[in-house]
Amino acid sequence: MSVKILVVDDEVAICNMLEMALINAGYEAKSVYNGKDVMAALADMQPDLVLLDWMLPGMSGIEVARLIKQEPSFRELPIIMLTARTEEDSKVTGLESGADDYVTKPFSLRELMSRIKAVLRRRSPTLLDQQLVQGDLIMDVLSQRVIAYDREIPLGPTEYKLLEFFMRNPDRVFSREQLLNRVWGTNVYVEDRTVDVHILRLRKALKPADLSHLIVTVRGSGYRLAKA
Amino acid sequence: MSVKILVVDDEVAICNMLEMALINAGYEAKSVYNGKDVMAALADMQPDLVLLDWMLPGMSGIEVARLIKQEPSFRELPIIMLTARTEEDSKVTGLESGADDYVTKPFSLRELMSRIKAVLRRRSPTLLDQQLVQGDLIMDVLSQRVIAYDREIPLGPTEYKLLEFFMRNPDRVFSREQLLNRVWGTNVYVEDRTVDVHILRLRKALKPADLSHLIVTVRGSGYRLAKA
DNA sequence: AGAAATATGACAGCTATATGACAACGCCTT
DNA sequence: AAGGCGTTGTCATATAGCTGTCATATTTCT
Repeated sequence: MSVKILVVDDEVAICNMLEMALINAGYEAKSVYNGKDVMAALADMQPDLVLLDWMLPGMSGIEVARLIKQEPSFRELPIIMLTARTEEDSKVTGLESGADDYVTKPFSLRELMSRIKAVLRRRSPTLLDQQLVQGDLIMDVLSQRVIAYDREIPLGPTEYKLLEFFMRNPDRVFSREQLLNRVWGTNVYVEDRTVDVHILRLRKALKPADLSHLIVTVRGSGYRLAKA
Repeated sequence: MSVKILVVDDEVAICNMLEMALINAGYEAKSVYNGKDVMAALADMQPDLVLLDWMLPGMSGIEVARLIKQEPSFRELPIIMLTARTEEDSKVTGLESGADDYVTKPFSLRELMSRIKAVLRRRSPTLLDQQLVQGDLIMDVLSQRVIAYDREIPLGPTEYKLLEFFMRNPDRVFSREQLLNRVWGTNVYVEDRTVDVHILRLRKALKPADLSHLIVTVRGSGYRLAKA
């Protein structure tokens, strides 16, 4: 579960391009193509940042920004405005309406990426250079490595995601179905029992550090990560 | 034993979507696709809330709601109506027929979820609690653990469910039959005496914490949890 | 004491989970 | 394009843990 970014732009091509670039940069990305789907998407995806086009059919980017900031639970959500205008006044309006930064089209991906990083660093520093710590386990999200007692624990991609999810939700029991939804992603059809196997693999990987007991089976319910 | 929600909608896709979202939110979810299966599903699953589509093939949602409310044991069961109509009169009819709330399609998942929470909070506040406390006993529902004096008390699945039920209904006496119905679930055919055995096991588990006296035998009636 | 209800220990069957093996797949490198 | 490497999902099988029932002991009430 990495940093999630919601793209709001009516041009599908741009959305696709951005999505690809963002995913490439290690983010999780999703797009909506008009203002009225934004709130639903926010609730659904719970993004950590929004890229918001200035010009949207039906509802302007500013209106959308205001709408977002109006919702208490999203007041803190950082917004970066994308706009074709270069006029000073639009910049002012944009920032006034609650945007955290402002990128003019055409922009270089490089610039966009660094602005995203800057905004994230300013608004939610923990997301970027976050180290997840549970007891003796340290997960470095940026380098995607897991360390215990100064030794790296090699993990396959799925085991890594599984452990990350557990470390972000320690001590709570999750059913196999919940794990499939939240680690594998929705609309993935996989056997429930597959979770068992990956739990096994995760435990095996943790074994050399003698930490396999951290993954606790809750019979009849699922699994949880033992809190330190 | 988490919060259980029954979805009644003839569109399988919507049911699946809802189920997934609900499970993701930590509920237990199940769907039926027409009105005539509802009563059986109620008896089988004993849900804590019903999401009921207004338009159903054969039997309207209102009829189903009436049917549910007509059954004494389900009179208290909260119902949220899902409907495409926005007219005021349908809302009135819906609420008159016994629905507790009313969500118009298309709805955002976020809205639906918050309405579910609201209804649950209103109708069965204890269900939402994440920590149940009775005297020195603490039950953490999310991690499915029971703690007394900083020490974890290991419980088997049935003992856990049994204790959870008692902690949600403290000080009240339940007959063996009632316990079987509410802890084991209906249409489970089990000997009455089996309850005794699980009470014994629960007491044994509580013994190390010297709390086995919390489970009180009410001769001729059943058992109850001693209030702190 | 005698009857009725409950407590307790043992156990056989069953269910859920753990584990090892494997074939398919995707991704490099060649 | 082919071959190698690591990863993934599924299955079959092994294990472990739980469940319900019974027989018997103990308690409680009349």
